[in-house]
Amino acid sequence: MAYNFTEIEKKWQNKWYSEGTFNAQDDHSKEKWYGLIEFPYPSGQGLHVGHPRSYTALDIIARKKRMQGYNVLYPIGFDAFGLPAENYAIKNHVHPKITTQKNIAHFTEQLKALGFSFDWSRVVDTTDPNYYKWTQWIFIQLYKHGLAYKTTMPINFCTGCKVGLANEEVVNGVCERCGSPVVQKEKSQWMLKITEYAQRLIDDLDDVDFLEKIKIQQKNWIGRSEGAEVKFNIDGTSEELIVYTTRPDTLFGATYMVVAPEHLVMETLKDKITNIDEIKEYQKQASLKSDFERAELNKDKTGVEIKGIKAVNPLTGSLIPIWVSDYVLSTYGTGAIMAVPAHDDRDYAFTKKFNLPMIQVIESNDESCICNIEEEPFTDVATGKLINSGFLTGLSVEDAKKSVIKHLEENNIGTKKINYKLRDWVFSRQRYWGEPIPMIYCEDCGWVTVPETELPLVLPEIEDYEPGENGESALAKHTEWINTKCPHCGKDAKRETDTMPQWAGSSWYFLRYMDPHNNDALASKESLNYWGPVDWYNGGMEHTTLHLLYSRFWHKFLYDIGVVSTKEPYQKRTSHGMILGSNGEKMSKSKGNVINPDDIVKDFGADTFRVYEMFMGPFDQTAPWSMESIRGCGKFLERVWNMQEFLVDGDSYSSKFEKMMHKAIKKVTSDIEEMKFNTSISTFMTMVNEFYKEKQINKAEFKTFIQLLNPFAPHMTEELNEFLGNKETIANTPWPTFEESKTIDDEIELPFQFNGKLKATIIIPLNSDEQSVKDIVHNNETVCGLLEGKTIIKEIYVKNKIYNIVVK
RNA sequence: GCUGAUGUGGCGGAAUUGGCAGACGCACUGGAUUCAAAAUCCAGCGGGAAACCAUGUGGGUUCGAGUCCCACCAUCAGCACCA
Repeated sequence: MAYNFTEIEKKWQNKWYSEGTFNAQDDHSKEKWYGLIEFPYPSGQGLHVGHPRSYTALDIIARKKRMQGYNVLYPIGFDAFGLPAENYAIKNHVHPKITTQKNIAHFTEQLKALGFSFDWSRVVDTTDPNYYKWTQWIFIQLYKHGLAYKTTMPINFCTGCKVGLANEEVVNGVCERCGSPVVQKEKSQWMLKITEYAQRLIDDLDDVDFLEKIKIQQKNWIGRSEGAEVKFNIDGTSEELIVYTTRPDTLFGATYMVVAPEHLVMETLKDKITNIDEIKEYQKQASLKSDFERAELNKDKTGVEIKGIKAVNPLTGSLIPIWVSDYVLSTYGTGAIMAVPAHDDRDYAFTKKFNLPMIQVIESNDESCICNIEEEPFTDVATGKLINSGFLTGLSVEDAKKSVIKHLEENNIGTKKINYKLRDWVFSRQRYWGEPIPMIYCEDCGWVTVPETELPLVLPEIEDYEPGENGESALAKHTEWINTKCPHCGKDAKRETDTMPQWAGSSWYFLRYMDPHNNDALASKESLNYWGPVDWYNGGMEHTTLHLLYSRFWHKFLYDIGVVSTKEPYQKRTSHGMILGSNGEKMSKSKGNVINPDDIVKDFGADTFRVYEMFMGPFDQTAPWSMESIRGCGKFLERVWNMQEFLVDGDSYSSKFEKMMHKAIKKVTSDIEEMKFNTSISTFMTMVNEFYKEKQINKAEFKTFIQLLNPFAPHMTEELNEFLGNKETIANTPWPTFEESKTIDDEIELPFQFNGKLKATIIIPLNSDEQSVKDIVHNNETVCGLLEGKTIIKEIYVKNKIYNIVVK
């Protein structure tokens, strides 16, 4: 009897989704489990085969948790604001709202065809005013707490299209669409003070269960460093240059200084600078370069000495030159550095190019080190010892740091300082398809928030989505929308025309799932307390820095103002590997290696698709697609289906299969928890092979088998469950349990080694003591043969593992 | 350049974390079934005649190394001078 997956899968999907089989229950007395996947952006291309990898993995875990008795929340939604919909609208004159609705409908259909156990009654759509009402509400709270502010920031500006561009749209310094050069244009933008949370974003990682590489990446991104700020006086003036350094111990070796091209000192002291024209020219060149070009062209260092002024080394009192160079960034530290060429790679390269002086102040403790600073800088902190450094001479690097900071602070020439690479979050977009920022500008009152009672501030439906003049948002053209009254004083005022970035809606969506239809709050206090935090969040590594950090930041803020009750939003975070094309390259239209999930479902069925994606390799690693392998997974499921043919009665496991059943339950239960889905599936395959060998499986064994397999292949197992005469849906049956004692074999095959090389295996009872094994070994024929004429030096027995004889 | 990951049969990958390398699947080969083919079922499948040799390469530790240590090579991903 052939398995008709098309018909059977449809049958169960209709039943599940019409009856709400997987909807989370409102019963807050039960123990909860909240599993989360990153909600998709509903692109016009439809679902990618990469999406189901993550969704199936957590679907398996969610289904198992349900069977284990948890009240499970496994929701789905759509992150639907964003550039592609807007660009499509500009090109084809279809409102983004329409394409978004269409794409969401298509995604929904595709997701349902894969049989995920999502709670479809809680779907969230970030473009729905009932949703973004609360995104706007959070922004207002951030503003009220001083965490949102306006400042001038450069944007990428296309000189052809006259619009602001995302980094992604700038390719090799030119606009992706029209090819015109992209320049940096200063614009007043809304910013969020994520830097205020930098330390807490590091510290609280200790309390959560994220993959170690994810924690490392978050920490590196935040980039905390400890060092000192040091004041250098500029000779003959009352001005000073303040630098940040992580190596204050090398201060005696500072032979010159470098400032960023944007540094103000060149403006302040322009009258004293003798080569001001040359400096101005260098600044001009630097400003023309985009960030991209600076990065590209930085292989070779450039710079100009600022003549006419000199700085004073605060410890040695010697006069040192000041240079300007774009290898120093205005956005990090103070925009000025002290250069210690003997002990820093970049300063060293700059020194070699411009032939500047160098003083060695650290040498190695390690006698064997042939360290010659004429050939390369010495940067090893661990073995370093101070030389040529006055009161620091002889100290280790660590001690010298402490000592010099103490000296700097006592003499008021510097302080200890902690710096972060993390920068504040640029929150404005000059775009139409995003949440309007709920702010009003009044000539008299300044920036005023839209009253909370007037939320949502609905995005007006317009026809012309093209950005306005000078890179303004398309909204800037709609004076009827912009012009309003100041909520404070009632005078004429104007609305903010920038919109929020796509990151906004995705920074809190997991909270909305807890209570998605609430009109009075982003979610009720009660549901937030019950469902929070997310127990397990899986997503791509590409989101471990920005999205993960932004949403942790918002959550911490919401914690501070009493909205949520936990410091961290996600208890556990894992990530999945990418699915590549069958040629081992990233799937892309241009390479012609894209696999369409619809075709796979049509040809093989959803269960085969799911099993294949879980079987293809370790979950957290990239894996290439293979049409041959997926066929094998289909064959496996056919074999499962055909086991009906040799089904016999039986209320308990037969003695032949009892051990196998208990072992399998144990293995699959722990494998799922560890995301080792591929080895679970090979366990299933081995079991099927065993049943085929005996041409027999009894009802008890079959029941357990399909329960274990159900999270992986839910449709076929439901059908088989019905075939077994069970009325209740398998998803509501309790997860099989095992007895530890029945997973252990009484006898084991002990490997026997001779000088560390395997020579035989011997059957012994489990947990045999050394003497009894020794007796068996020495009576073994093979062993006796090997021992002939040899002297035994040593015998090693590791219980249940190995027996090794070393001879001469 | 820096950081992180990976490297095991023809291919995707297992290996209780230092104890029988190659589970399971794909591909391939042979057999059964069939008028025939497909499908299905059964068997074989790292190399070598064998002793033995094999987990990117070269060393090391150990009774014993895919697993630990040192050096190197290759591939992939991310970052871009972070003082």
